[in-house]
Amino acid sequence: MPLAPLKLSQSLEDYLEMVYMLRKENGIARVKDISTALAVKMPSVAKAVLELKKLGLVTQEPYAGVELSKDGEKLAHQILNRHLLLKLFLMKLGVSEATANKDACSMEHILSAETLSKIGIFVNEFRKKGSSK
Amino acid sequence: MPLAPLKLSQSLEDYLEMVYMLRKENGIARVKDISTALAVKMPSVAKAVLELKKLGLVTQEPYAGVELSKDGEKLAHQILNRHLLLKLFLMKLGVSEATANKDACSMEHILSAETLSKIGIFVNEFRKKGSSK
DNA sequence: TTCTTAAATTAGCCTTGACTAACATTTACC
DNA sequence: GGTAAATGTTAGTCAAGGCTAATTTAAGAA
Repeated sequence: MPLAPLKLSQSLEDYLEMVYMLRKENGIARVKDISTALAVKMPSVAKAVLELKKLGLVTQEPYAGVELSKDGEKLAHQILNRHLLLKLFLMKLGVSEATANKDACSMEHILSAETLSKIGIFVNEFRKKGSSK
Repeated sequence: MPLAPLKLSQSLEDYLEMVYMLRKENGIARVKDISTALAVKMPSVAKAVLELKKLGLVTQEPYAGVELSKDGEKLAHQILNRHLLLKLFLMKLGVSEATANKDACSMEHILSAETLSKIGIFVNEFRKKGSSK
């Protein structure tokens, strides 16, 4: 159970999440694409990938794409789910998609489990009581 | 109009807000009390106060309490309002007071104006439609 | 008044996470 | 296959924001 005590920094969470998303979209997560997507330079990505490797969350052959380990996959999935929940939540409140996406990105790293859980409940209630969509 | 373009870091916002709160509660904001309240050491407070002085948000005589400038007062007030709005919002969702307080503290530094505005609307609607309290 | 203690400050260090510049490798095109 | 361009890596710098240790000032007790 190496996942329970693992607490990533905000920025590492962002990198891990982006690896996951790029692999989902493109089948591969290249340093260049990560750097573009997160608006940082390539050396910053390289450094972050090193960290994630040390933590056993990704693997990477030099000069090749970044792969997710079993643990990395699981964790990235959790993070992405949090992101999607928060984005949906904000949009229910009437926030525009672009802003919802941006703010979800910040919120996903800082909210406590309790708050996330209550937000989940709210989103579900909202769905049931049937808004327009 | 020196307030419009002024964008504090998260940590400076925390310090400024705490000065405001302590002065409200105790009449004086001492370095020691700020340090205790924010769970940092006194030298960190001293450094932050220096920054806030440079920005013209606080004044301070050596070895005395921290005072707020006109601008500092206004800004601190805004930050605290954001905090209170978010705390109330989370509690409406069913989050416990302690957690609401903690998460409001993190959220208050990162949310966009649009999201804050929508949250404000939600809280008001909620009040009208009359929940239990 | 003097001495002890608490509070505040200063100096200097450390980590995180970005950056640029320089170098290495791979890819792609001729 | 050889070379230009794109991609990846390494080395070293910087700023923010913490910290400890050492010093200075203020305050309170003997």
